[in-house]
Amino acid sequence: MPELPEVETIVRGLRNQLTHLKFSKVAVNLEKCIQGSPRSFACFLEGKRILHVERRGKNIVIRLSGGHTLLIHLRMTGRLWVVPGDAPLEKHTHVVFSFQGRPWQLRFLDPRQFGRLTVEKSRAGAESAALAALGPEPLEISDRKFVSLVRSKRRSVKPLLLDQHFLAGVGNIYADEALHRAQIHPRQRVERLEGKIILRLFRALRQVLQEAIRAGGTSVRTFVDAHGSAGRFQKFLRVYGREGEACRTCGAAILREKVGGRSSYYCPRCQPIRRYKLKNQPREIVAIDPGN
DNA sequence: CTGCATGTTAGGTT
DNA sequence: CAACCTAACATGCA
Repeated sequence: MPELPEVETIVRGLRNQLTHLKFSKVAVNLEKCIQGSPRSFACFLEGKRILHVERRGKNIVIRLSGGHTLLIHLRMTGRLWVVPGDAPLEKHTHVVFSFQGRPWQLRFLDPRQFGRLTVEKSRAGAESAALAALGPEPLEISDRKFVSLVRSKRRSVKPLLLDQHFLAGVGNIYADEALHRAQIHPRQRVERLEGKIILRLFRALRQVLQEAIRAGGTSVRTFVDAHGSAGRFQKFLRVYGREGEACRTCGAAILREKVGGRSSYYCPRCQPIRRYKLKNQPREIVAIDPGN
């Protein structure tokens, strides 16, 4: 479900509601959702105050009093939503958070049970390992930084965009949409892309992410925001999920092909594989190691 | 019944 | 190391 724009939409919906509140009760119904001991997870949170709600990549980051952090990753089908405390428990509700002086609850539900909640206790000067391992935020880095990052890699472009260590927050939908806007084939090798095409990709990516945030995310399966509203960006998708339909640019039929193990939708006419001249390629081994 | 799914990671091989 | 592949996680849907 959630990529960067969907997580951003959820975070914005939760921020006003949760900031400054204190947890009163934390009930865990499915232990495997919690990293570490579910008992200590609940005990630790109860009484802690929420200072801020943020996003990093696809993670929801809840900053707590004492320098501690609650991290929530929704993976494929996780959902967070705010409901009255007396609302009936939806199927697959795995964690319920209650707050001092508030009649409603924050509930985590997830049919596929892939989502994870983690308490990171503060350690002097250290950001949590999970967040530290992420690549930079696509909406925060410079053109120059993106181009130089891409130039340090030798891979197909689509799996590179999906690699959270390379760049944080891009998933299957927005990778395909950005590649179509930039007219790049998902299997294109990045070492064969000219600088100006890499820049075009970055601009397309930023644009599609920003438009999707403005539209409240993409609801193609189950995505709804923290208050149950669907997103609107699915109406503007140009390739994702449109196999066999006409390209909105040229009319050719959209193809679907596995790239790096993921379904990839693209226009065969608008997104050709490019073969720019390779410059500064290491040609040969300079010194031969004699071994022993 | 089959195949597929907006994500991540462990454990391989090249 | 870097890149690449597959399976696994568990459920619902077409």
